[in-house]
Amino acid sequence: MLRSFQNPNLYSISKTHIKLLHYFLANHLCTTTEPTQVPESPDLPNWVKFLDTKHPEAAGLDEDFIIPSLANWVEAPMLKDPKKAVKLPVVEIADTDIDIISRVLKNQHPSLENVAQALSGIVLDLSNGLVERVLRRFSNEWVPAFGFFTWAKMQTGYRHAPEVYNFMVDILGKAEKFDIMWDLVIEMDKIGERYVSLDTMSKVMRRLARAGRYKEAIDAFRGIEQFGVSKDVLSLNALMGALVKERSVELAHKIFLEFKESIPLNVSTFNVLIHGWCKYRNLDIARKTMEEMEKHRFKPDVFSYTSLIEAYCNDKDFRKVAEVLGEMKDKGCEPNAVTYTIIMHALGKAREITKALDIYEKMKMSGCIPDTSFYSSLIFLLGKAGRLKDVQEIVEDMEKQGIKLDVLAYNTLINIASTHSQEEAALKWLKKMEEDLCKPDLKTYAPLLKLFCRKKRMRVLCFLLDHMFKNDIGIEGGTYALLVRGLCMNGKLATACSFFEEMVLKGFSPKDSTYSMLIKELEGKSKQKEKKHVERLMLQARG
DNA sequence: ATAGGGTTAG
Repeated sequence: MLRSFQNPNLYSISKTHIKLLHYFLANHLCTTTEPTQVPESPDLPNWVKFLDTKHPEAAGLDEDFIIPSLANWVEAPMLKDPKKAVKLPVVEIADTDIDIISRVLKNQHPSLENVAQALSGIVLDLSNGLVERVLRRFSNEWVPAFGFFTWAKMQTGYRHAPEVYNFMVDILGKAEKFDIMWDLVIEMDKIGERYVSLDTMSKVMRRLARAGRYKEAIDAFRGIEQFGVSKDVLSLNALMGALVKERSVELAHKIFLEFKESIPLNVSTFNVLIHGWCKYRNLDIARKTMEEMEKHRFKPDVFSYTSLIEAYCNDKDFRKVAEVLGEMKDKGCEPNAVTYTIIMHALGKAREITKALDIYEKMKMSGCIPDTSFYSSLIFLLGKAGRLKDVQEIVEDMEKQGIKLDVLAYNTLINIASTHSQEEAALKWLKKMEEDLCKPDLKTYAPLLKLFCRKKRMRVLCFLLDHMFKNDIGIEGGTYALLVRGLCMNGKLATACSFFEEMVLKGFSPKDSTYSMLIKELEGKSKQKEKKHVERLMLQARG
C-alpha cells in the first residue's frame, strides 16, 4: 500500500484509507438503525464533520481497531442494498501475527533503527513460514523488510532457513542495495552448512544484471566457487539466462565463447542463447546457434523451435510459423501447450480469430493438454471478438477439468464484463477471484474503476478502493488519472477534485491532459473557487 | 534449470 518509506506523504496515504473506512463504518451504523444520507464525496473534512455530528461512536474509535475489523466485513452486497451489509463484529478481533507485524512495520519512519525499536516489545512464535510471508508483503520496501529480518534473526529459538536468506538477498537486490546484499551473502557463507546455493547466486546475478551491472554479474559467476557453489553448466546457464533476460544476448554469447571449452554444456545452454537471439530479432544467428548445437550433438528441441516460432509470430509471419511446425514434425518434435499458446495468441492479436480457433482444434487433436495460460489467452481473444458465450463455455470447461484460473484469466474476465457494462458480472468475477485465493493486481481494478465512474456508482467505487487497500494494491498515478478523468466525464466534479488533490498530495504529477480536462469542466460549471484550488495544486505538483 | 501473458482514447 505504502509505496515508499522515503515518501514523506506516507501519512496522507493511510489517512485516505482511514477516511474511507470511516465512511463504511458510518454507513453500516446507519443501516442498523435508520437510513441516513451519507456524503458521497470522499472528502476528508466532509466525512469528519458528518461522523462527528451523526456518529461520534464511529469517529471516536481507534484507527487501529477500525482497519482490521472492517476488512472482515465490507462485502459486495453493499452494491445494491446497504441494509444487506454484513454485521460488524465489534468485539472479537483476532489479529493474526502477520497483521500485527505489518502494522508495526507500516507505521515506522524509514530507518532500520526505528524498525528494530518498534519491534523490540513484540513476542510471538516466529517460524520460517511467517517470516517469509512478512518479507513477501514488504518485498518492495527493503527497509522494513531488512529491519524485520535482522530483528527476527536475533530472537531466541528462531533461525532463518537458507530460503529466507535467499528471499532477503533478492529483496535487497531488487532495491539495488548491493553492498548490503553482498554482506548478507558473506554472512550466509560464514554460517556454513551450504547456506549459499546456486539459488542464492542466481538471484544475485539476476539482480545485478537487471541493474545494468553486467560486469559485476559476470564477476559474481567468476568468483562463485568461493561461496562453495560450483562453476558448472547450471551456474553458467543461470548467468547467461540473467544476461539474456536483461537484454544483453551479446554478453551472454561472449560468456558462452569464453567457457564453452572448459565447462561441459547442455541443451539449455544453447536454448538460452537461441531464445536471446530470437527475442532481439537476430534469427540468422539463432539458426546458426541451432547448427552449432547439433555440432555439439544436441538436438534442437521444443524449446528451441518455440523460440523461433515466437520470433516469427512477432513479425506476424505465419507462413514461416507453418514452416517451422513442418520442420518440427519432420524431426519428430511435438509442439506443446506453450507453442500453441504463442501461435494462437498471435493469430488472435492479428484478428485472425478463425485461424486462432483452428489452432485450438489442432491442439486438441494432437492430444496436447491445454493449461491455465493457454486458456487465459483463449479467453482473451474470444472476449476481444465479443464472443461472450464462448468465454463462459471455456470457463466451464476449465472448471470441469479442474484447471484453476489465474490472475490474468480473472483480469481478462473482469475486463470483458466491464467493457460490456456488466456490473454484476464484473463484481462477481472479483468475488470469485477472492474465493479462489487468487491475488488481484492493479490491472484487476482499472476496468472496474472505469466502469463504476461511468455508472456514477460512488459507493461501489469506495468499496473497490477499500478492496484494493485490503489486498495491498497501491494506487498509482495512473489510477488517479483514471479516476479523475472518469469522474470528470460523468459530472462528479467534486469527487474528481478530491482525487486530484489526493494525487498531488501523494507526490504524483498529473498529466497535462488530466489537468486540462478537469480545469475545462470546472470552467464550464463556473466553479471558480475549485478551479483556483486545482491550479494551485498543479503548481505545487510541478514545483 | 532454458520457451507463453493482452497499448489505448476516441
